Amino acid sequence: MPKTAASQKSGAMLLLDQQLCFALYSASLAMTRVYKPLLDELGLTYPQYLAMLVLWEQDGLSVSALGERLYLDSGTLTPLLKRLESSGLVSRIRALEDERRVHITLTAPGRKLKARAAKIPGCILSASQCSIPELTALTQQVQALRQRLVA
Amino acid sequence: MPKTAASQKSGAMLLLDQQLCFALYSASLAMTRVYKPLLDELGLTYPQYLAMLVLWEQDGLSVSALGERLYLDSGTLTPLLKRLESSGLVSRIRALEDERRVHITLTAPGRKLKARAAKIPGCILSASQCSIPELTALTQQVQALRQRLVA
DNA sequence: GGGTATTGAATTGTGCGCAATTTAATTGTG
DNA sequence: CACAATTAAATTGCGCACAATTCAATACCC
Repeated sequence: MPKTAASQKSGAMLLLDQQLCFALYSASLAMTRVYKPLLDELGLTYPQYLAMLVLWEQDGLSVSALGERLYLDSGTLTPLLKRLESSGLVSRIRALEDERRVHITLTAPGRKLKARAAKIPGCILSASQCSIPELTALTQQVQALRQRLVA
Repeated sequence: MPKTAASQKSGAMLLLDQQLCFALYSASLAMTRVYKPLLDELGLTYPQYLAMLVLWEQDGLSVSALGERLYLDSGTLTPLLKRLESSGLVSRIRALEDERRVHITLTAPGRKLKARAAKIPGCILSASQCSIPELTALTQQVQALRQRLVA
């Protein structure tokens, strides 16, 4: 029995959708693997590095503010931030004006680490073997997709 | 003291939102969240769903062959496949000709589940709010990036 | 054939992600 | 003021990812 046009189309759609999701999933994991040796030198994991990126931009954020930037919740961030604290890179201080909030502040070693991290983006760029415009365009497309998904 | 062009450039590169890696990371997690309610109905997690997709295409693969398709190793797959086995969807059978290998075979319920999974791609496609050509182009670019990263 | 090297899974331990719940602090309402 | 509702973190439990190690089976080499 020949397939109907509809079932073929849904079969093709099936493949396409799977390909994009799997492409994102596997590319993201591949990216993390490329970061690994670079971040090992700094004693950071990739999610910890992301948290440090945010804090290098804007210090003293609350856990939930950090979570909004990273699209992560307290169940993920609390233990991660405790590990950064025990590494001596951040302090976790309960806000005086609202003791439910915990503000994350860089320590001196945490601020100093930024300089050592400065070479990482260049390494990743060369590993990706992308031109800058290509990279910029792809980043914007993936960001746009994410925005549609979280909406 | 004014910043040099070089330090400004590397500082800008450390901005979270400019990073392709974070876009991929957060988009991939966002994608998984969209899948979650759909996969809950099937009793699968997203990585388990990926394994089932491969098996629906080609049944009876070894653990390592599955790992090559999914870019995952035995440390991830062995427990995942054991959970699929205890869900009754696959059998794990040691090969007679080489008893180091374990072949993963769909059970009747495992094969039947494919029909129930058929509606998922359409749901994801509509959640992504992408046109088909847009999706195709994006998928190819992300796949190409992954290939350059794993090389 | 015997000993070594290699291979394929499994195991162990760490760190995410995230749902669900808990705890504590604050806000809002009568 | 009392008290319910809301909010912010923390906690608990499960399932990945992955490095490192272990174990068993096979392949290789003399």
